[in-house]
This record gives sequence, structure tokens and C-alpha cells, in this order.
Amino acid sequence: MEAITAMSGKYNPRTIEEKWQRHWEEKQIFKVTEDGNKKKYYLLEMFPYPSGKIHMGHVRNYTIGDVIARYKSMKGYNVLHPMGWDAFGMPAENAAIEHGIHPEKWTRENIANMKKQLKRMGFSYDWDREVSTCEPEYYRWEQMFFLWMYEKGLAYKKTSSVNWCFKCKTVLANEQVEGGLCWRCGTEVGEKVLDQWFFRITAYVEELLEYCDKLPGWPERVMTMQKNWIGKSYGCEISFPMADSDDVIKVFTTRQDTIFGATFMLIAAEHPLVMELVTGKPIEQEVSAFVDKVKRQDKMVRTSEYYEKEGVFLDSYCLNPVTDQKMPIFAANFVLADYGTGCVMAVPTHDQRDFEFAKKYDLPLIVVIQPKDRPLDPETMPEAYVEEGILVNSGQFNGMENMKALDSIATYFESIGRGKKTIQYRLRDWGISRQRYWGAPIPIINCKKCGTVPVPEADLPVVLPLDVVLTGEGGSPLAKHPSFVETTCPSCGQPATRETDTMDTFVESSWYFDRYCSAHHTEKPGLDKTKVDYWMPVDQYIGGIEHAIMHLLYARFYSKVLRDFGILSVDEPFTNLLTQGMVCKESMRCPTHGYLFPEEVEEEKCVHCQQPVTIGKTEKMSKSLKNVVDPDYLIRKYGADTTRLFCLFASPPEKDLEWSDQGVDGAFRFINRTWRIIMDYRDVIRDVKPFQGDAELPEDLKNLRRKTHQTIKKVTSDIEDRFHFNTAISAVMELVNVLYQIPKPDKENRIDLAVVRETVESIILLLTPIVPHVAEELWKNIGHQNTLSKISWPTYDPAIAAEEEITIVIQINGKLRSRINVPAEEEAEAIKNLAQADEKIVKLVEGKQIVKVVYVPKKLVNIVVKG
RNA sequence: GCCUGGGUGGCGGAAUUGGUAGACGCAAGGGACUUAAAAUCCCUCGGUCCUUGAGGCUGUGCGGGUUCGAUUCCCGCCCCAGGCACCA
Repeated sequence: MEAITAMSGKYNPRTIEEKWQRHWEEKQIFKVTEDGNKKKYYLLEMFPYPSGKIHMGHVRNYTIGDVIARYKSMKGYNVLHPMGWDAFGMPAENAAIEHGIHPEKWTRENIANMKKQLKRMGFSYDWDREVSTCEPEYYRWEQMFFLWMYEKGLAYKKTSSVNWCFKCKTVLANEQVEGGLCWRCGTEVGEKVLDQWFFRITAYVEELLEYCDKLPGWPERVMTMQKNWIGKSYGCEISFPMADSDDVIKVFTTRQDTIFGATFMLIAAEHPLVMELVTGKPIEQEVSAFVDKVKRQDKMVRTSEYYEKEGVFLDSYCLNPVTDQKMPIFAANFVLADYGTGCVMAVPTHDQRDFEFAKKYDLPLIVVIQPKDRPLDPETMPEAYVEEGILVNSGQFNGMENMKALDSIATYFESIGRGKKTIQYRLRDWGISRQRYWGAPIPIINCKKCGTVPVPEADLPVVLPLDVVLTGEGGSPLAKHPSFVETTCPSCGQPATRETDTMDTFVESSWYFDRYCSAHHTEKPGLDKTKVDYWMPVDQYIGGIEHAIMHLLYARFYSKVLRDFGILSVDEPFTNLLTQGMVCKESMRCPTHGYLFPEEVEEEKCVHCQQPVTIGKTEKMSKSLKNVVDPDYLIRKYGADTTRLFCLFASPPEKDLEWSDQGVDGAFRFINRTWRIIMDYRDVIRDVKPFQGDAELPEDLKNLRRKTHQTIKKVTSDIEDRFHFNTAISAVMELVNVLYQIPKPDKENRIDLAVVRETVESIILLLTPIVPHVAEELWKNIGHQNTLSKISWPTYDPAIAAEEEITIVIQINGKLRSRINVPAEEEAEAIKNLAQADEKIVKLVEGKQIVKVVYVPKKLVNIVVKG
């Protein structure tokens, strides 16, 4: 095989790639163990859901990770780079329902195929640490953690609602609700209240928030999103006395400055207080019908700005605690029961939703905030005034700026005993119950006598039974599996039933990175502390921006829980985070055949009917739009190195990547171009050592040498400081271009060839993390015996990289007018004088007054003139 | 709707801390090589105007502002994307 390559001299990616992949695997190059003598580096990419095939999003994510892993390894770190499978989840169940394949079989086959694809990409994983979350060896520990959380009150049960399809008699995920209708049967979706399990993430809310400012390695925007998601607000809990009893209605508000303008009270329709207030009254029927109607509405829709605000009067009144005015109480569709107290004071003049509601039901308006520039008239105002202003009609607070009065008003409520300052969070506890089959069973037994009883640790794992039939109808499949459900109570020994809910798959992805550190540990607690302490925390985590909030917040929470169990020693799991953008492509659509795959289009015509196709806008690659590119096809046509190179070159990691077929050709061409010039030099530089010392060189070789050192500098900082592989690659492209420019030195000119050798070796080493297969092959071809994987990253000499002459731009009033070349170390005064003496500048400045001369070191001179 | 980002040539992108806008690549055009084509190698390439020059003007979604100087900072607007608690 080598003979063929050598003879034809042609770049043959397939042969080279398969050869080196075999080599890496046989020599176990990427296997790692804990080594106290080396600095560890834990590089983690978000593990994939085994959907069947890897897609370009995976290829991009894992290529970015692989470059960093290989780079750090060349820098001398002991690099842990694992891979596994987020193997539980809904698509497996959907496949079972639609195609009759068992989720386990489907998942295993998908894993096998995707693993093959990942290996073919040449990623440097330590496959010995592979983890698959659907295996009992994995989820048994998760079940144990659940029991420990239950014991500490961190896992608890409460009622909450789910999307419910009355026809299929099953719970639907948000994704399975399309425009308020069930995606399978098309009937209207409603809500159903169930007893469900929750993790008390709110117990850690302050720490989760606090650490948002202690993670400098995370992108600012992710931290901002998490902070906003947690949503800490300082407000006030105010008690509104009922008009005709001693009861009070408590509301939470951050707008206590508007209290004097509160003219009515709103309660979430599904709040239990609603029916309490109307029981026995003539309007009970009417209210009950309204509540049922609201419960059937989608929460997102009914709280949206444009949705009709609706309510029903509850024939009850409370009193405004500062004005003692009677406030009618309504149940409303746009108030949510699970935020705050589920009751809100309505201030129609300064809240748009309340304003619309007041207009519809003819309720009073009192202006309490006046803008500085115009008076507000409650009779004529067309909408609520929500800006800042001066308080009016507000008793002793009149004349204060509303934002500045917030604290005084809260203090006043505390002093009169009708309220208190409170802290409110938007974050809610994490609902982990799923009425689904393909997930980790919750290890709980329900006993008629003893109630909720945890499964004893010794009985773990509660194994998910495999003999089930999935239909997509009639609720949880586990509930219909008698031998799973029927058990005995561990407490009293009487017949009892198992919990049939399974856990949210976000639970598995909240600790898989801990498991990788000791992937096959069979002793309690499933994690080998010495190993976990060596590797954790993850030094660099890489994944899609779409996980910026939920997955990352859950994983942070779970880590803190495990820390408090004494299993982990870190406060935060991920020191540095890189969130990559999505892979996008334009979609193509045929009027008859709908969306088309790229291979169904030839010369902008549909291959089925020859009609011209419509080119749609560029969107995230997805199966439904069929705007996907199959990585297998790319590997077959161009090889893994080209695929990797293109993904990195097309855009920086944090930005979306727009797919372009021509760009792939360009990447392939660059590898070929590099291959050709190095192979062309191979024989003459084979036994030459890279240039060293300070022998005087001819101009073009001196330039080549400078460019080489500049390139090492640029590529190193592009990778090290900001993971901008696109600019790193373009720097290497420039170096290759310069190498093409110089006349080929004579065979006997060993000094000039030594410079070429230094350049060639640098090119290969700089490209190693990016296109590792072709780099290995070229390295070998220029006469090296050792595999590249163990070679150090190249270093540069700042003295050689330094330019001797620099270009100074000359501007007049900020406009580019001329440029001059000066020695790099020229004095500022001398440069300013040279600039003003420049022929073109003299002409342009003539007859004008020079106001000042700005000099930006090593960049430009700006002459400011008047007249 | 709310939260968070983004918008630069025909296209992907570059400009790292307010200092030469368009690096590098793609596409396009031209040349060399070839019987020819492909491949390869070399050159040109934001728009516009004229007096064709080492030329002028203009140009980073739109409208303002700050500054000697703004793709970069500030204010307002438009458009696109991600997330919104059961897709992962």
C-alpha cells in the first residue's frame, strides 16, 4: 500500500486514513490512565443521542474537540478524551411504535453504526471508557443517587400537569403537540394533573447563581442566560385583606411602587382558591366551566401578549391595603398558578395586560406614575404607561421617582404588618417523572399500608424489563407490565406496586462525565474517588449552544448534590465551556415532492419529476427539511481529513456554520496542494536537519523562515487563546503559498534546504491536530520513524518572527492618504516628521492649519487639519 | 411574547484592546502548460466615477450620536437564529 502511494505520489485519503486509524488502535495511542507526573487535561464533548447516524453537527462538535485534545496532548498534557451514548429517550420509543423495532435493539444497532462512523473520522477517543446510559451498570448508580436524594428530601413527589391526549390516552411531550393538537391523531391536547417526582434544584439556587460569576471560562452569554433563567427578583409579598372575612390574599410583586393604583385582583384560573371562593354561590357553575376551559388551553398560548385576556368575576372582594378601596377578584387565563403565589394585584394604568383586562371588564383606572414630559389621563390613555416616572396619587410617596421608592414602600409594608420584603426566583424544581418506557426506572415502591417506600439499595438496579409491547396509546407501558409492577413491600412484606415512571434523560447526562473517569467501576458508589478526583473537573466542555440553559444547569446542580454526598470534590463540573453554533444549509423544495435531499436534485431540478426546485433560506440542518449532508458521503468522496478541515475552516466554532459544497472542494485542494509540495521536496530534504544557527540567508529564504516562525506564533495563539481554527488554517495556507513562491534550492544547497525542512516540518506539525492522518503520512515520508502523536508542538523564536520594516499609514482627518515604510524600531517623533514630509501629504496639507498629529505606535499617523 | 446572540463583497469568512475594511478560501475572469480536456501553476477580482492614477468618491442591516478616527462604543429601529422547563 505504501509502495503504491510512494510510486504514484498521489494523495489517497482512504488508504492513508484507514492505515493510521489501524495504527492508533493497535498501539492504543489514545488510552489514558491517571499519571501524577503529568498535568491532566479533561476534554469533553457532549455525548450524542444514538439516533442512527452521525450528522454534521456531531462531526463539527467532535472535530473541534479532537483538535483541542490532540493539541493539548502535543503540549504535554495527560489528556482524557472519552465518548459515550445518551442512550435513553423518546426517539427509540417512537421507532418502536412506528416500525415495530424494540428500543433496545434499535439503540444498540444505532450505537454500533455511529461508533464505526466516529472511528472512521479518526477521533482520538479512549474507547475503553465508553459509557452507554441505557445499561443497568450505568443507571443502577443513578437509581442509588435517587434514593439518597429521596432520603435528604431532594427528591420528592407533588402533583403537576402534563400534556394529555384524550384519544391516545397518553402523555405527550411538548414536541408532540403541534399547534395544540396531538401529532399522532390530530385531536386537541389538554392537561392532566398527575403525581410526579421532582428534584429540589431550588435548594441550590443561591449557589447556582453565585457561581455564575465564578466561572470565568464560560461564555458571558451562557452565564447571562442562566442568571435570567434562575431569575432572582427582589420584591414584596403583600397581604390583601378580604372585604368580608379575616382571610387575606397574598401576592408577590416587584412593582410595589404601583400599589396605590391596584384596583382589582387576579387569580390564576387553575388556582384552588378560585373554586373555594365561589363554592355555593350562584356563579359556581359558570366559574367552573371557565376554569375547565382555561385548563385545556396551552400555557404558552394563553399567556402570550396577543391572546385574548379573559376572566370571570368571583363575586368576592378584597381591600387595597394602602387605600382600603374595594377590589373585585377575578379568575384570569393569563395568570400562572405556579409563579409567585398564583395571585397578582392588577394595576391597569401601568401594566398592559391589566390595562386590556380593565378595558374589557370596565374596571377603574388610577394613574400613579406620571411621565416627566406629559400628563396621563386615565380616561383617554390608549395603553398602559410602563416607563419610569414620578409617583402621584400615592399618599406620602408622592413626588418620588418610582424606581427609588421601591425600597421605601416595601419597608412601609413591613412597618404596618401588611407585607414583607421577599426574594423570588423564576427557577422551578426539576420535574423528572416521565410516563415512558425507555428510561431509567425510578426505584420506588408504593405500598397501600406503608405509602412511598424506597427500593432497598441491595435490590438495585431496578432493571427495565425488555418484554414490552409499545403502541403509543394508553399511557405508560411499564404500568401494563404486571411482573414489573407487582412486587412486595420491602417494609411490611405485603403485596405492593412499583413506581412506573422513568427518569428524565437529563438525569443521565448530568453525571456521565463523572462516570467516564472510572467507567467500569462496579463498587458503590459507582465512581472511584481517586480517579474522579484526578480527572475532575472537566477542563474544557464543548457542545451546542442549544444546551446553554437546561442541560448545563442540571449538570451543575447534580454535581453539587454528588459533592454533598461526598462523592465528588468539585463545586462545578466544567471549568471552561465552548458553545458551538449550528450547522446550517439551504433547503430545496419540489412543488410535487416537497422537501428534497441534496441527492434528489440535479441541475436545480427534481430527479423524480424534472420540475425546477425552489431554493429556500438557510436553516439548521434537520431531517424534516432534508437539508442534510451525510458525513459518510463526504468521507467516501474526500476522506475524514478533508471533512475535518472544512468544518474547522468554514467558520469559528461559536458561530453557525453554513454548509457549502464548493468549500469542501477547496479544503480537499489545500490538502492536495500541501501534499504535492512536500512530496516534491521529500527526496532532497529527507536527510537534512531543520535549519538552526544564524548563517546569513538569501532574502527569500530569510522571508520564508520569518513567515514560518510567524505562522507558528499565529496558529498557537489562535488555538490556545480562542479556538479560532479557521484563522489558524488560513495562516498555514499562507505559509504553504510562500513555500510555493520560493525557487526550489539546489540539491547540494543544504543550508537553503534546511530552511525548507524547518518550514515543511512546521507545516506538518501545525496541521497534525486538524488533519492527523495526512500529517502522519507526510511525517513518515520526510524520513521520521516515530508516530506524530508523541511529538511536541513546535515553538517559535520571536526574534526570527519579528519584522524588520513596518508600514505606517498616514491619514488626514481620519482618511487614508498615504503610507510609508519605516524600520520597525523607528522613534515616534521621526515617524511623525516623515509622515508630514511625505510628498502626497505635503500637497494635501498645503494652505491648511494643522490642528494636531495623532500617532498610534506601529500603526498610523493621523494629521488633523482645518480650513 | 420573554431571555440570549447575530447581520461585513457574488458566497463562507478576516480585521484579537477604537486605528490600513475585505486576510484565507470558494465562485468568476484571464494567462501558462497540453494535440485537447481535466488537473496543476501564475495573475485579476466590493461598488462607482473620471482626467485610467501609487486617482476621486462611496461602502460593514437601517437611522442618529460620541471620537482626530467607529465593522468595533452609545441610543432607536428592522431582519435572522437559539432557548423558553416532557426533543436531545
